[in-house]
Amino acid sequence: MKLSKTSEYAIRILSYMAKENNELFSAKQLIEKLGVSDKYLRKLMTLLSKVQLINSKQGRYGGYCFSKNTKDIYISDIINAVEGMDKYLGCILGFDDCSDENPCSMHEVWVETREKLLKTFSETSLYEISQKNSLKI
Amino acid sequence: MKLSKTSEYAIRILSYMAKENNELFSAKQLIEKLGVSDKYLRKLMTLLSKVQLINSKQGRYGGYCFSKNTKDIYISDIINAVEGMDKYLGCILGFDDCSDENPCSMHEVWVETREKLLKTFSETSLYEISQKNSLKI
DNA sequence: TTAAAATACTACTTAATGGTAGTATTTGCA
DNA sequence: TGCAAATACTACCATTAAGTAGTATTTTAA
Repeated sequence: MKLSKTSEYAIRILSYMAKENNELFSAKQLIEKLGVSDKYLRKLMTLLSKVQLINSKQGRYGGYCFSKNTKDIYISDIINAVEGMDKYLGCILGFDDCSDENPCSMHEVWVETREKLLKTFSETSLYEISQKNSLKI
Repeated sequence: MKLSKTSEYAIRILSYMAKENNELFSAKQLIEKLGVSDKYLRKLMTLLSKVQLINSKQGRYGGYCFSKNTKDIYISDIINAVEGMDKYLGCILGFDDCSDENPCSMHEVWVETREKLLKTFSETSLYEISQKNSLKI
């Protein structure tokens, strides 16, 4: 499994925000803490606010905050917003029409692993990982 | 999970070869059956022969054949040859120094899924998938 | 009402992957 | 020995993801 770098950053940023649990975060603050470049982080935050995972407020005393409880934001939501989750759930050999009825030669072998993958992403919430005792941000 | 397109093709080509079980395959023959472009397939086959998954023979009556029993060629070998397997086995959040002792916040959640992934790729042989009753090539 | 401090937008640059074109080399047999 | 039929090599083009730069807009408080 390899998420896009942008997905990695999105999860890192949002899990940091979940851990800190502030009312509002400025881009400046996040950039300092997370070591992401200014423009790159801002572009990403704008995307995340467009898909309503966070809210943004422009102007003086503006910033970013969660739009809902972190218990209701799953890793799959974040991946979906940034790069689309679908590609991780398709046929491992790239056949568009691969299914139980019309399987590719790896279908049977792959199905179970794919389910595990989906389960991991769609059942892990930001809140859950924010509770972990990790030194990394 | 999303393999590179080149890995997808490599597995498709090699599993076709394993299924047919000929002595020798020409590029022309594979191109026709698999609908891959001429140059792209040839480049890929040259790579696969460089890493000794297959042997190639130039000149008249040349072509490609397996260099060993398909029971001894695993999906992970193919992925490794084409794009490297390592990236699929690192930290899901991209931390280079993520480990059990120094975990990222998703480490615990991810470890089990990653193991499953590794197991699937490193224990599934070309022979195994060539025995499946798939109509796709 | 204006200046300061924040985010948003548009457009470009760079790097990696996917894909193509043309030429060179190898091999075997008439 | 030279031609036909195969793969190998080198170099380029196209597309997508990653990252950067500069300008515009929004908001608030003095």
